[in-house]
Amino acid sequence: MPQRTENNFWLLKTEPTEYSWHDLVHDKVTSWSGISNATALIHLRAMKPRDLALIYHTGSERACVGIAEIVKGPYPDPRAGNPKLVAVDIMAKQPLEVAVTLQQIKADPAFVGFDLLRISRLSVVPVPAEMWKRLLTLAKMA
DNA sequence: GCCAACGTTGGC
DNA sequence: GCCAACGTTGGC
Repeated sequence: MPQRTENNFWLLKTEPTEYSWHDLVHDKVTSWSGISNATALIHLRAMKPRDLALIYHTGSERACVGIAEIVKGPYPDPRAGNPKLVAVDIMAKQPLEVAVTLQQIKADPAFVGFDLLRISRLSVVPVPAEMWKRLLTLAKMA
């Protein structure tokens, strides 16, 4: 019997001076690896192919800039000895028409309780469907 | 198993 | 440059 599996939505933080959305567009697909935080790993392990993820730039930018798709994984991080350390492959899907800034997100009542605001250090953040929809609206994608 | 000290992340 | 929040480490 076919199993009904809903896609989930995520937000992946990256420091753009280290690896940016532009780098992902150039690479097309990259392995999102090297995550060691326990909570972030729980989220990584919950990902599945076809899930979507916003790429968020930390540092001086502090904005969501593009949409990526999970295309493989989770699988054990090949650079780590511990099989609990997992990675996924993501593919650049499309840039946001307009970047959505952290300031906008903080100011918008739709994002009350959002882990991005609640747990500021978390680098892999689940995005509830209604918040995802709102983010796309703010990004002029809807 | 507790907790103080320290390190890291990321916003301000 | 600073600091808040949180995780990790190691002594006890």
